[in-house]
Amino acid sequence: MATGRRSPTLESVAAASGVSRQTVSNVINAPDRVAPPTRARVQSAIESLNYSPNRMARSLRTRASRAIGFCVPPAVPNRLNPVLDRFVHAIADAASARGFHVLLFTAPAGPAGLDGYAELMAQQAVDGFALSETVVNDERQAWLMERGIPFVAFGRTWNDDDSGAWVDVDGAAGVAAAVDHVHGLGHRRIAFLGWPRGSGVGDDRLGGYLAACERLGVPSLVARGTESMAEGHAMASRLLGGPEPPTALVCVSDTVALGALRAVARRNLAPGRDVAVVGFDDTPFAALPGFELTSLSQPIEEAGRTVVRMLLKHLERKGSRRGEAHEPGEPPATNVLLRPTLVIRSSTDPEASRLAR
Amino acid sequence: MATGRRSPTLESVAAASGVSRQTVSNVINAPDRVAPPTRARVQSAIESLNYSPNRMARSLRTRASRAIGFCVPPAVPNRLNPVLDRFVHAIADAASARGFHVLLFTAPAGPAGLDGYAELMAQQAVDGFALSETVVNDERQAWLMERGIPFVAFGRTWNDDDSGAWVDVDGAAGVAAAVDHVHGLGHRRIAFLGWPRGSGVGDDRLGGYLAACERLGVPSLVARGTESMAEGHAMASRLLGGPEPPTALVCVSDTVALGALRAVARRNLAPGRDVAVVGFDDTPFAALPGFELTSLSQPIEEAGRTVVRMLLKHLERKGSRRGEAHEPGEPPATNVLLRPTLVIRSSTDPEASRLAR
DNA sequence: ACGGTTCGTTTGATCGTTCAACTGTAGGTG
DNA sequence: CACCTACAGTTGAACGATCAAACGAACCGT
Repeated sequence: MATGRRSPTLESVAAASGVSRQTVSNVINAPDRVAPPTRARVQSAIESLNYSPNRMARSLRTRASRAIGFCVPPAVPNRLNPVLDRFVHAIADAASARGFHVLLFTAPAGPAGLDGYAELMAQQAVDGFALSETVVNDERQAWLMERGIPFVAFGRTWNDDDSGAWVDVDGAAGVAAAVDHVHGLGHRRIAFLGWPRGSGVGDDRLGGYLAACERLGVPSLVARGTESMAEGHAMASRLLGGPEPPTALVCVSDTVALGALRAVARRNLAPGRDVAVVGFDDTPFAALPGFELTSLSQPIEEAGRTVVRMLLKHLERKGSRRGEAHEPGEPPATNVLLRPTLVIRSSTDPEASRLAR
Repeated sequence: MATGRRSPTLESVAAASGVSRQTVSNVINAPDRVAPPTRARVQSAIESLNYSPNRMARSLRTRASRAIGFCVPPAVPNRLNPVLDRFVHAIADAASARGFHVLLFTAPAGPAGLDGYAELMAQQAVDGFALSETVVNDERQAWLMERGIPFVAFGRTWNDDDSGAWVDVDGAAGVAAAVDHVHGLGHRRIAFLGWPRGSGVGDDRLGGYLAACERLGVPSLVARGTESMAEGHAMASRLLGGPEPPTALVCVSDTVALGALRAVARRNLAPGRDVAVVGFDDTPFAALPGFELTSLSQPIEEAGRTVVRMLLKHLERKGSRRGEAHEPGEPPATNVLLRPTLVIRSSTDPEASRLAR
């Protein structure tokens, strides 16, 4: 039985079109070097044989795997990650548009997991990495940098020495826009429900709140708690029971905001009418009827595309070895800050839901 | 400048330990063929040089990429996919434990996306595929089967001709367990809030409900609506306003169940006390205070591990070409049904939350 | 002493592609 | 006419691993 006919190779395409290997290779990689008639002949042979080049052979020769490594962070039970699957989809999409693949792998957190990155490079399985979920004092950036391993992070380098390229969402600007929004609706006592000190993301968002309050000349009022609905509820209850209760609650996340919403409802106050509540992330259930939570939507897809674009640009530059330098100057901006957009729903503006539909 | 020292190769390890290429290769792939003293010498050379084999070269020679392709389904806006990131993490984890990688790619839905699968095989970029989100009349299975491309699906083949291996969660058994649970709590009028006819997953879950009702000798009462909180709310309101209102609502998903919960609350009935509500998926917010939704938790991680295990077994069998057949009989069970577990919270049993903590 | 088997190791060929150097032809320039 | 350049295409070598066959030595039984 003639099981498993092999895929066509350069050689078979060459034979079919009466030219040599290299000419077929040129048709694929540098079509302008081949005379148009020949090119057409080879092209049709490629199509009729349904040829596509063997990636392994190509990578072996060129020392480039045309793949990007991405370490999937462990799924934390009972905490939804509103970002991950969108980001993963975005980088996979952007990569394939440029002929790259995304290689997934898992690694233990902390320094123990770093070997995984090095091994993939040593195996020539990937050309570089996309990082996500960067934290304060993340070891990965410096470690990769030292070894000259290309990478781009989704999430700032929160360390002092900001080394390495990153793309991030401007949480401060987002929260400031939220404060402006509720201020514009007439609110003057605007509180911020945040995370404990020391998380890069949380401090960034808090910073935007403080700056906006100062700019608008309204007092600031900050509560802190962990990322949970229960804490959101507790923080909101405490503030609403205080002497001069806030009329707007700007929250560091949708989860916290949902807790706050429940606290508002429990006091028989109408969200949006009596107390405005704003979340962050625009998670799927922010839009659910019954919540209708105004929230900041992160441009995750754009972030993914940008990460890939920057990484590939970096790889190109590395790839061109000999000859004069690619660009005389230093590399262009290695950091990109994207602005989240405020999605207004009835938790701040009861008119909003009617208008949206 | 001596930039970019190359990674060590078999040859360099061989030179360092005074043996030939092939011996080093044997130390890695078939250590028992090498005399212990030699093996030790080579091993130490491998470690001191920090050698790891070039995957591309190996794949080129062996015609096996040791990678599994996975097509990331597009993220549907405003609908959370409680399964995807857990599943992706699980397959990546299980694959790396066996020296395999997971290669992500995206493809348009429907027949247009099939080329992507074929191309990856032609490029020798992957050895096979893990599928997810199988639907009724999914073209992919038959198409891959025809071409002899190895795959295992997470999700049944809902077509008539059940071709191809799959792993799935037994939705019928899960829902039946939920019905048993509320029946055991004394409920006799138990309704099912389901999806429109024709979705494989939805019909499976409904089937479990009907079977359990018949077995227990209680009447069945079915409502159907699309996957949304609003529809869940509508269905529950309709039933609760009927002549003989149910006292238990078993729902096809957590989203529908959340709508039902709100409908219960709006009628000033206490969930768990007056009306029991059960969801499906055990999404993160089922556990949130304020919902405390009893739900069926899918063993996604186990499903991912099983998919990978079955796929690799299939690949091994394919890989061993010559010689007598690997196993004389037909392949063992190509389908695996995993049972979801019922997580009991106060939406059915008010005591539950106290006990759990 | 001889052929046979086993064990440990080496050697040459090969996977499919790209790189670098080369060949031959045509056209332009002094 | 000699020379240089540009163009179109070919050829051998290389990337780093594994496969298949061969090798020498030791051991064995007759």
